[in-house]
Amino acid sequence: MNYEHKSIESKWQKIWQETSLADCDVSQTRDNFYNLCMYPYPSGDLHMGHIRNYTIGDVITRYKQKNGFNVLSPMGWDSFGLPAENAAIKTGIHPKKFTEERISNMRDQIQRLGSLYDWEKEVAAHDKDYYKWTQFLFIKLFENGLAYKDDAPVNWCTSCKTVLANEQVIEGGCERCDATVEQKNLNQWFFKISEYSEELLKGLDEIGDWPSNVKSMQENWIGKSKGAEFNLNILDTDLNFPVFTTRPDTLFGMTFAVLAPEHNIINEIIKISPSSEEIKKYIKKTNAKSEFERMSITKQKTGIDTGLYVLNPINGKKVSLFIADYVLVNYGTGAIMAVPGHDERDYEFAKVYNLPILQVIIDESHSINIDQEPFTERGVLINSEEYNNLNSHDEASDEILKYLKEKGIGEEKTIFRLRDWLISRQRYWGCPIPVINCSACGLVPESFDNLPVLLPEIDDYKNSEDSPLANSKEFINTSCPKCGIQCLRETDTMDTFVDSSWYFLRFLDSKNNDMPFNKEIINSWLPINQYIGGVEHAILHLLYSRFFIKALRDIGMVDVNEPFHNLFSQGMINFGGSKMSKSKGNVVDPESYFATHGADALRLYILFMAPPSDGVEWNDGGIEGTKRFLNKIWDNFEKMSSIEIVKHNELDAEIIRKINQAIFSVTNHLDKFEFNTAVSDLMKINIELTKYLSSTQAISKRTKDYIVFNICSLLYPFAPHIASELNNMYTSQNIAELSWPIFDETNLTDPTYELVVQINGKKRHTKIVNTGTSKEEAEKICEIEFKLDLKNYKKIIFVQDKIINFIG
RNA sequence: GCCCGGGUGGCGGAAUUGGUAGACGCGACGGACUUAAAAUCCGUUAUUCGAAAGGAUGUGGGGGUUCGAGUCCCCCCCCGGGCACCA
Repeated sequence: MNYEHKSIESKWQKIWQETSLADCDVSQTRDNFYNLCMYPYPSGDLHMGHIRNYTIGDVITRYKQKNGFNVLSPMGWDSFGLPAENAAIKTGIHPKKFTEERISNMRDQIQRLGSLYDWEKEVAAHDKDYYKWTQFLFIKLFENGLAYKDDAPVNWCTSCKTVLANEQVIEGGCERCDATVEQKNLNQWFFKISEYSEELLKGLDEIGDWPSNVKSMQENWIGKSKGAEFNLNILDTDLNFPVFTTRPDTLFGMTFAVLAPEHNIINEIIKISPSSEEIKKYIKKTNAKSEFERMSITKQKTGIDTGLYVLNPINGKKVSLFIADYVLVNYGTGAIMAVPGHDERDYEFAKVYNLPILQVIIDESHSINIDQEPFTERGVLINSEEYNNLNSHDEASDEILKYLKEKGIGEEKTIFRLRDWLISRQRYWGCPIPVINCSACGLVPESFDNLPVLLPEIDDYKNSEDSPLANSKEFINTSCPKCGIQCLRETDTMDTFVDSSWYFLRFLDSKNNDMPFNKEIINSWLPINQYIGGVEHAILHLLYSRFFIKALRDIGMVDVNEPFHNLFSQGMINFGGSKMSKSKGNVVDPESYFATHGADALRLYILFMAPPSDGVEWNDGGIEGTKRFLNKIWDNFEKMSSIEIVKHNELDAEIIRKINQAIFSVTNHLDKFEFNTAVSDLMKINIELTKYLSSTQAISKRTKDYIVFNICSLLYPFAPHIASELNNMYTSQNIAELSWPIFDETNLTDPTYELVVQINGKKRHTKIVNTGTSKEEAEKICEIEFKLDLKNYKKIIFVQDKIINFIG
């Protein structure tokens, strides 16, 4: 029979609300557990990814509550961002109205999933009471030298008409719209995340439980390289420039040097180079190329000979100086020593321009030569004077570095790939940068009393070269907070990743009108015990938030090193082979399942379908299975309610043991985030219950209570509505308020097991025997039962309560 | 190219420390109930030989360690994800 999921679910959601089950007193300082799901962008409707995220989060919330923790599980909205603005351009509806309607719709949907959230603490990034504090924190960073404005070559999306962070450029295109991204020189705001490169990297080792792939993605992104930096002198001039290399051991193999086309020293070179006209032409050509074109590794390398020379510092040899766009200005020093014999890119370039290629490393057996390709593996040095025969890489690098240091030419150097975080956006629907351009005082932050710098009402959201805010006279015209003269505001807004870098702090003190948050509360609640969200945020959001916490710590606003202790990344849910998206028309709408199958069945299915960290294909039939399971357990409980009560029933011992095993197994799986197998445990215990109920006509009161309490408790984190209702069939107690069941360690093993009899490692027979049967007893059983002659076997291996293996 | 994951029935996936491979669910097939269908219930379901009893094969491929390998070691192939002219 189908149980009435609709009425049951709304009934219990109401009860949880009325009993304030989700409300958390953050002033309490004992047994706190901060369980956080990544706050969503209000896209309009909940999708399966959200359902997966919030179901996992709720399982943890309810499980931890039952274990006595004071759980904080808040929810909010990452509500600034492009889609609302693009919609406004199209339809004329104000982004605020558009966004808030969507928030209210999604909030309803989230509530119907039955997850517990402390809505008292809800925040929304676009709310002026929130972005006031985003601006406050920006000013704090600015005052502490962690936010600065600088000219920089930036990524400009030709379609969104805005600057993008490096992280938002995917294969030369805009992350959002795929349009071509151009390089432009603009005056932009940056956060000094690069100052924390080393700490962000180290922190990954000290952090709690994070998925290894997320750690490795962050490591890759930070990109630490150890090597040497030394100066090259341009022959017959006093021009010097530094180069960076990770392979100082190959220094004798340098046969030319290369500068990036944007390198500062080129201005000087043009003055003295015999081929300055060609250089100018080459640089012009390079500028016209898109970032993607330049980065494409398939194209042939290009460059230009400056006609100038530099000296190899280790042997004084004169080599040519080139300019080439395969050298990147914003990595290392923007200049390299080229060792074509042992570097693929230099090799390729040398082939194109017919430059000498010198082998300075050879494999141990001296059989490798570099006629066809460079040799980049380990070996020993040749053609390197007194360094010959040293091992390449480490040993030789150390020695050559020592020489460079002694001579005062160079030094050890560690560089990072991570660059400063560009946060300016030339868009409307974001947090205004609270800075004023004063012709007398320079860049001046808005005074705290004047915060928030409100987003003005404007007629036209379209941006051209300037930000939309530049069109609002009321907005841009202001006076300098320092000297009072008339001046103009900054017109850019912040990257929305700034908003999401600190929202988890505001949750703890969301009503605070004097400060973004109270330091003491943050110190007692952070790091967040469990953070749960999609793997798509593995780099950006998680790295930025980590930076933010470290920056706020150094400013003195918190005493915490890392924001997130444990991180869980759920896999994506695909449908029809690709990621669900409205544009592809392959969206499975969770809302319809609330009506047809109920929230509990949907929750169970989404947990059961695969290990939660795996990506998975949506299968419509699967949810039928979890709904069937709920119907069956419902039927069992109804059947049990009409069963005769007796003092004692012999069959009880077994069902009690099976339930005890289930408590053990579900608890273990829950602790390890193995929700799929935890759900299968629940299904198994229901099969046992079905068997038990069909084989007995009577039950003892104690057994019945045991069954009800434990099955309802185990089911509760996963399918909380039906678990609460089933429990109420028998008692007026609310299952939500009872503690997590404890298993009896002495009652986990079954009294018998199936002994596997192997002969020479192959399974030949099985036999049900008593648990604890000794080797001798097992041998005797095999002699009698399977007519084995023990004399025929050299060796008998017996594994207690598992197998016996006769070797002969 | 580099760095992470991963490869088990028709499908999603289970398998403490090496110890009965395929739990649980979906699907399929057969049966019961029904005028019929749906729902529900019962049974079968890795492949293969066999009437059966029983045997052989089987966790991407090839080697190895072991009484015993999905699990450990070496080599190779394939798939997913991330990074990528990063010196």
